[in-house]
Amino acid sequence: MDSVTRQFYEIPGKIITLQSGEYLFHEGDQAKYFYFVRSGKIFITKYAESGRVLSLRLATKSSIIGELPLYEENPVYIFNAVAQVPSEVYAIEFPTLHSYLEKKPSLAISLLKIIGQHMRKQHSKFRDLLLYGKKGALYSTLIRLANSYGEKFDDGTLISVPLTNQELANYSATARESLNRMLGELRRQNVIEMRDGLIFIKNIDFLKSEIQCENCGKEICNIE
Amino acid sequence: MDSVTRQFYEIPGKIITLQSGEYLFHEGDQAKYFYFVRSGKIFITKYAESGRVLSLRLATKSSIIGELPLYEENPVYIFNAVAQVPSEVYAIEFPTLHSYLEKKPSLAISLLKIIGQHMRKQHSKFRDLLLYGKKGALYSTLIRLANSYGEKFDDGTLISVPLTNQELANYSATARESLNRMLGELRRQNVIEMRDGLIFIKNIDFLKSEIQCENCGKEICNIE
DNA sequence: GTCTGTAAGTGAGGAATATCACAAAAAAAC
DNA sequence: GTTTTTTTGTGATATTCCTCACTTACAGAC
Repeated sequence: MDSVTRQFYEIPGKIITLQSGEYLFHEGDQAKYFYFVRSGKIFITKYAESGRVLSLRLATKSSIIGELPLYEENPVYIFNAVAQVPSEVYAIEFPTLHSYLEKKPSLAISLLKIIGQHMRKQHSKFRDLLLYGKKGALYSTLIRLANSYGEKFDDGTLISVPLTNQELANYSATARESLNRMLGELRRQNVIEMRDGLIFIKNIDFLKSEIQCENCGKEICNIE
Repeated sequence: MDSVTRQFYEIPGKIITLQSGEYLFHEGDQAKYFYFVRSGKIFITKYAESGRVLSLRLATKSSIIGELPLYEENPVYIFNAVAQVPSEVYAIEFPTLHSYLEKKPSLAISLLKIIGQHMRKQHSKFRDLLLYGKKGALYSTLIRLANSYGEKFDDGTLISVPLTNQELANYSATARESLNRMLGELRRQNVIEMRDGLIFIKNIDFLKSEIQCENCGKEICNIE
């Protein structure tokens, strides 16, 4: 357990268990808790009225969730958090966290670092999407997935998370059909292949060069 | 002077004066300072190799700038900061800020609040762009400009910042011609009009409804 | 005033992406 | 193993947006 993780567990809170598909919170819900993921995988998403879904993160062990409304007067979650697999989170009430942050500067600084990193992740994704279109969004997502959940092999990296085309499309705000065609093109270009329903990246450098990857490091370029 | 502003000025630093068009820093520069804007207006932008420019913020009095690399081992600015009009900033060296943050929890909490707000701004813009396309990006930018630099009149809101079509296009990662056409359409729809080269918004509710604005409040929905 | 440079506006064509409508394949349920 | 449901793949077409090429309008220099 790293020192930051320990810092959070020293704060009184409770453990919440989630089953696959179960929601931790919905957007619009009153926000009471700050969450720290103990195990599992949790989708962070946002819904459009049109029915489209925008996926933002796939949080895992040691990720923080629900931190955004921390200092709002009328805190409300702006995203949905739903377990992809059975998961456990540690829930800390906002007032409790507030008082610990006031007492322990090192905790506040840890949180500053984490939120600063989130900010950088968000910015780099913003860049990829705005400057390189839907392909940029997909390539960026694949690279991030590989950094977060990739298993290295001699000939490439296996993204060990099973995702449907629709789920992957949600990360790029792309139509499923468009995403499918882009994946097909990558397959034909010998950049990726499917292995047991998972995406295996054979040429990640291609993806990186297409979006002029700035090699910002795995602590930034991930999907957590 | 509000209490947060005072907190920053208590930290030793220096005042830097910028002329119109002068850069405070370029992306890729080694990052040494955290900046607090005293006066003026400062564009925060990012360049693509293709030559395209992505504008992210138009910072003004009391905005913080250059905070992202604060806790990195090898800190580098990831954006450009360039003065739109003559401006003054207060520059604090990272190590100095670090030591103050460690000593004063209230300062760390203030910074947490500010960065949390930046995060929310970024997310809401992300949403507007991804879910509502280029029009979403433009409408979002216009609403934010109105919230930050709008002068209220009986019949609408005047965006008091002179921006060229190109500059406005950069905020939406749009081609200048496309932006021009979108503005023309808004003019024909009687949503905006030009007054002395500035944009006057006659029907901001139209813009808000088109992007299903969540009315997140001016402290979030702004361009600072 | 004229000249000159910058910004705004616009048409035409093309690339990227979405939408609709299915068929094929795979996975899950029974 | 069969049925049912979900997921994937693909063509046709529509829409959005970009690029190129150019004209017009405006502002500052001389």
